[in-house]
Amino acid sequence: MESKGGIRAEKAKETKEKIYKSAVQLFGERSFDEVSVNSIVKLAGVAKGSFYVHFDSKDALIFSFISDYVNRVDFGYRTFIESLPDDLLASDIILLFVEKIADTITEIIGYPSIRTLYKIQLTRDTATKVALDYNRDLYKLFAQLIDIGIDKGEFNAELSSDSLAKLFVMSYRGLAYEWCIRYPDFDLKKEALNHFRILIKGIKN
Amino acid sequence: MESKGGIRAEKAKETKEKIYKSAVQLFGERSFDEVSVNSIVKLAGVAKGSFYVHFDSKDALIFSFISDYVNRVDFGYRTFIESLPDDLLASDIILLFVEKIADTITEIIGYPSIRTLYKIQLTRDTATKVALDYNRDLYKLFAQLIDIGIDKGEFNAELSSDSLAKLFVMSYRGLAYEWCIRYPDFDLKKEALNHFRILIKGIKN
Amino acid sequence: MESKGGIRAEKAKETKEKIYKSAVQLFGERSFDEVSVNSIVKLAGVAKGSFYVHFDSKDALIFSFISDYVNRVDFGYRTFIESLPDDLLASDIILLFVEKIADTITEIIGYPSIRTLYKIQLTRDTATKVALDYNRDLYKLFAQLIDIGIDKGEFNAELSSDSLAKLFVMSYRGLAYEWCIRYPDFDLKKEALNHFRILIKGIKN
Amino acid sequence: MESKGGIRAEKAKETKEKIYKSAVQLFGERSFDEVSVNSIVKLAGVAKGSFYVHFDSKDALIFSFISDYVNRVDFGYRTFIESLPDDLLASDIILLFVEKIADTITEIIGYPSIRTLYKIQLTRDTATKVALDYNRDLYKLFAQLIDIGIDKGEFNAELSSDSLAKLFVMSYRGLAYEWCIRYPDFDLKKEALNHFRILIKGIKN
DNA sequence: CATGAATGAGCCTTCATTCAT
DNA sequence: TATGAATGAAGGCTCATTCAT
Repeated sequence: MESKGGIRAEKAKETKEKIYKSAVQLFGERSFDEVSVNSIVKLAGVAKGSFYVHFDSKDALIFSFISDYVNRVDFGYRTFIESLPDDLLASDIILLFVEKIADTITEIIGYPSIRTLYKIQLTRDTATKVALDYNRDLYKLFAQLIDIGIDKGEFNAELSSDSLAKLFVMSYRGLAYEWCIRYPDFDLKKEALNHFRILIKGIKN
Repeated sequence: MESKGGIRAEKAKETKEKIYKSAVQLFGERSFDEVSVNSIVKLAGVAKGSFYVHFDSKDALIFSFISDYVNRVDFGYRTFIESLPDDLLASDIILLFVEKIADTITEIIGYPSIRTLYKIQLTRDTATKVALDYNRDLYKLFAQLIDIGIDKGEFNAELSSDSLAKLFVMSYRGLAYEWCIRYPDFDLKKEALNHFRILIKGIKN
Repeated sequence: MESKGGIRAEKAKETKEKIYKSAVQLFGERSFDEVSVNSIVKLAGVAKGSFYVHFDSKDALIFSFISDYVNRVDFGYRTFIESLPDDLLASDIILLFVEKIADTITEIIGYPSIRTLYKIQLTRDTATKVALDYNRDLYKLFAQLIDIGIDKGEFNAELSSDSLAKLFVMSYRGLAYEWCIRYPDFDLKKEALNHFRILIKGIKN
Repeated sequence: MESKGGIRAEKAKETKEKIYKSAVQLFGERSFDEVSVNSIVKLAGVAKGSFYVHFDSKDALIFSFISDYVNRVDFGYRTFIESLPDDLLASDIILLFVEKIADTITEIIGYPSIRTLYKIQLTRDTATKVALDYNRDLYKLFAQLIDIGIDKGEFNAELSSDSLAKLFVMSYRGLAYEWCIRYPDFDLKKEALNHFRILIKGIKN
């Protein structure tokens, strides 16, 4: 019997990571459809069969990929929000957050991955709903900020913070989509700020 | 030698149209990737080679398809706007227009086509920029409505009507994208009205 | 426009036949499952894609194969029966027929094909029911012979000629199956004669 | 050093049995080809490697499976025969036995297993001859019954009881094969009785 | 004895495009 | 113009078996 941290298990984990990282690299360059299992294992330097030892299917890998992505990104957002001073206006926090998201999208995630993600959401069924899940942290963060604004009397309460959070996330999704299809002729940060200034003005008291 | 309107040319035109119409039908049911040249010519009842007599490639056909679509839809929008009485508030006209667009998308164009269009925009390069062209009539219509609002003093003039038109179209694109990825659990018309009420409030004097 | 017998059509027919004949050859050596499309096109000397120009699928080819087989064999049986003199006893005709079938199976069709056919019948659904169809000529031939025997008073009429024909064919199927699984240690002709002598005695008046 | 009945050997035996039983279950549901080693070890809850510790190959396992089956079934047959009263006619005993076999096949063994067995006999070489072995108890049972009939003067002695036993078993195999390929549109018990009544009449004095 | 990761050949099928007729 | 046969690379996935631990 072997302990979980044995040499074999270690090697296996390495192999899985080699496959995963190869996939991530390729997904960053081309769409999911355009990345074949063949190309992944070739880049990883393992046999095709090994792919199916570690992943049930290509779709399963894609699901992992997206889940990881969303979780990592959302974690960065939360950290950012929590690092802000308490005495700012809710509207200012939101605008800073809007900038943060733009930076994350354009500089951390990058164009190819975002484009791939937005495309896959229009195609796949189960595998990709992670980014859309209303329980996703991103929704909660927006809702919190809006609640603060409502509490402080900055925003009116015609719509619930939940509804507005959904609306905000959707708006950002629209901006990101536009960025994807107009890339590189679209300044995401600038346009996002423009857009959210109007939205915020639209919900102010 | 045959004149342009000769029997031969006539037949050729018919063949091209048969192919085109078959393609349109199939594009309405499945994505571009999922529609094969085979399926198109089969439905059209012509030989595969005939496809390549009339279209340089599958991509070329897709380009035609999208251009036609956008032009037809925009024509419907313009007709709608021109049919409205003159004495309405700009903001009310915009909201009526927002409803009109929702109806067009959900009932005339339909889910599969929209999803396909939004997906293709993330993929293809040259073929699909028609829908994104800022000269597209849709932008002009929004700009006109906003100009009216500015002239009447309803809206502030912080941003140009051009910029706002772009922002509005982008917002709608975001809504439509959300509709695609949440279909059928998303009421496009309701959400669009919500959204635009806030946007309009955000640019009002 | 090309006539049906044009050079192109001729070539196409040749290609299809090359594929078909290669398949027949391989089916004679190994089971359907064991014969891959790859091996067929390789033997035929054509591209893999060409296979699918002429056959919808591997299963479709198998269906053709079996249909052709059954029809050809049954035609031979009918010819044989019709060539016999009229004045023989029904029981003797049946025994001659039993010999004829044994010869056909062992010498014309051959062990590999029969084994393949009997195996496929246990596996496939739609593709292989040709050989089992009660309308198959073989059933009719047996029924005719039995009817003659009944008319002449040789056989009793406890069971209908239809039922007995089914029983006889089934018995032969059993013999052929036994031949397959005991090959080469089973003398089909001898055993078949033994068997049918008993069956005939069992239905005699 | 451990004795044969040691804990280690015990565990090993358990593992082997777990694998075997899982295989049996799966063989009852699908054909041998369709049951993969993977599926067996998964159901057994052991590692793939363990399979090859206890069985030389997939084929070796199949051989065990069939041997066991045949032996168990034949034991049931013998028990049945021995439980019958002595004063019955041989022909009646045979018909009762024919019914018993039909029940065993349709209700105890079941369609998938029989189909699998009959298929495998057409495929494998060494592994499956158990069911065909003329020393198999089933042959002996039939021969005994026929001998009784001959002794009592019920049956003629044109063919030896051995030959007739072979013929009877083969006939039943034909019936069972027909049942397999016509399932569920074939009443095995009824057809078997029909068939054997004729055969018995064919060997009666 | 037990493990399970690794292998890689093999499976059937789809596809956009070409070109001789 | 029109035809449709021919191409062959590429697709995702399964499989029985091996072997280092």
